[in-house]
Amino acid sequence: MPLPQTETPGRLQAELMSRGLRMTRQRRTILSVVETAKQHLDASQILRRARKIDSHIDRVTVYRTLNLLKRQGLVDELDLMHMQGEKHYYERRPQRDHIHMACLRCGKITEFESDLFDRLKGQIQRDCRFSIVVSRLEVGGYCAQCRTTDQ
Amino acid sequence: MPLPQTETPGRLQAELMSRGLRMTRQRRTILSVVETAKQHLDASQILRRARKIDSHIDRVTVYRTLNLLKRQGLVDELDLMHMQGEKHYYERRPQRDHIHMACLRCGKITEFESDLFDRLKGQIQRDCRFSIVVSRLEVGGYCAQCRTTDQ
DNA sequence: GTACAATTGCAACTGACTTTCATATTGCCG
DNA sequence: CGGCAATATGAAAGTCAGTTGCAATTGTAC
Repeated sequence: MPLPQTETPGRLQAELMSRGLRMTRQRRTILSVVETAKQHLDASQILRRARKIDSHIDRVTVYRTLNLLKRQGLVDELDLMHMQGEKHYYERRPQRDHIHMACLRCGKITEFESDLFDRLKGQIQRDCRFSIVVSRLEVGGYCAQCRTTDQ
Repeated sequence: MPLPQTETPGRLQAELMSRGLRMTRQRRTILSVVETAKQHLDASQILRRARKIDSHIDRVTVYRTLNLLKRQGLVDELDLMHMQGEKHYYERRPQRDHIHMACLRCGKITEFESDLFDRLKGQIQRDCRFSIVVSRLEVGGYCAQCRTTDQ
């Protein structure tokens, strides 16, 4: 479940500022939470962590900041097959897209990069003359452990 | 009131009955709506159409029936990149999975089947030893028209 | 036909997210 | 350094999709 976090800290902040967006205390806090997350977090988890750093952050500000990051293409929104309710999860947009696999039994989320996935997206762009902005491949099923374990 | 498609029960109805599930008036109606849909419908659209056939169907019954169909693997739930709010869309599960492309400008949804997609899923099952139950590849971007048209 | 578990409808509830609007803050200008 | 317009924030209320509890009804097996 650990994410490949090969990013420099403060990168999100630098990116936002270079685009002429205002850097507030709250945004800095939320950005640092998103940036240092070792797993996929939903909005309320991000809020909780942000409040540990700065207790006066509102829920609304978290939602607004996540929307901003989404619009800027700096984070991706995931559904993770709606395993727990309808919440969304967020992760920094990686250099290379990956697939999310959600185990329907243990709930584990696994990521997988694949050359075939990259080629498939290339095919879509070419054959459908469709210019891809964002893509999401989520798979639900049973992980190696769960499909070989009883009960 | 007798229902329209009683003489030739649709595949969904036959499938549910063969699995020993009860066939109620309401389910028959909802099934026929899902079965004859020419586009992706959300729960409230399904309700509205079901009520045209049988005005006494409750919203809750639609949700419960859709959940049943999902659990039985007879319909797939789509997000279509959350183009309009957080609603979900439904479609009968096809023989062969396809990709959904959502144009971020005109909102058009296009479907695309691809051998590469099938191979990618095979790779996931093999390389990750992950047994796929359901998969969803959604792509947001710009369709051929929208990316070549001004404004 | 009867029994009885499954299904339905209603109303109230939940949870995630958004809007409104008055107040506060930021980044820029001189 | 202020001044200040544009932007962001927080609190409360609102929206929207979907769910739950429960009494009444219905489908199916006998």
